[in-house]
Amino acid sequence: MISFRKKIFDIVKKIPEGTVLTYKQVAEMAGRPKAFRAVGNALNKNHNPEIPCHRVIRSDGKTGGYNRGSEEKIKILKKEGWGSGATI
DNA sequence: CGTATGACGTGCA
DNA sequence: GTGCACGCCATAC
Repeated sequence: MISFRKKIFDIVKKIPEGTVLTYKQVAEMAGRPKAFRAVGNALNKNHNPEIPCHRVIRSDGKTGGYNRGSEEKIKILKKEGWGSGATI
């Protein structure tokens, strides 16, 4: 991992279906628990369909944003099981 | 190189 | 319980 950004992509790509992590969790996995802001930045600039950024949500339980639209993000998460009682 | 921005998080009123 | 303001890091220009 050269750039912090690449690390974020790798972590998000490894997120299994039905599992949703918060920006804070991803930042912690990346080694910078205080860089949760940079995490969202990386995902925001990310336009790769290989990155399931929809599995990354806020610590408040809100979805935050999504390249394709927040509504799609919520729709996918609900489809994967998020909001079915497991929530975050 | 320096400044500005951003899909956030936490603390306090 | 809700709302406002501040602080943090990385990337882009």
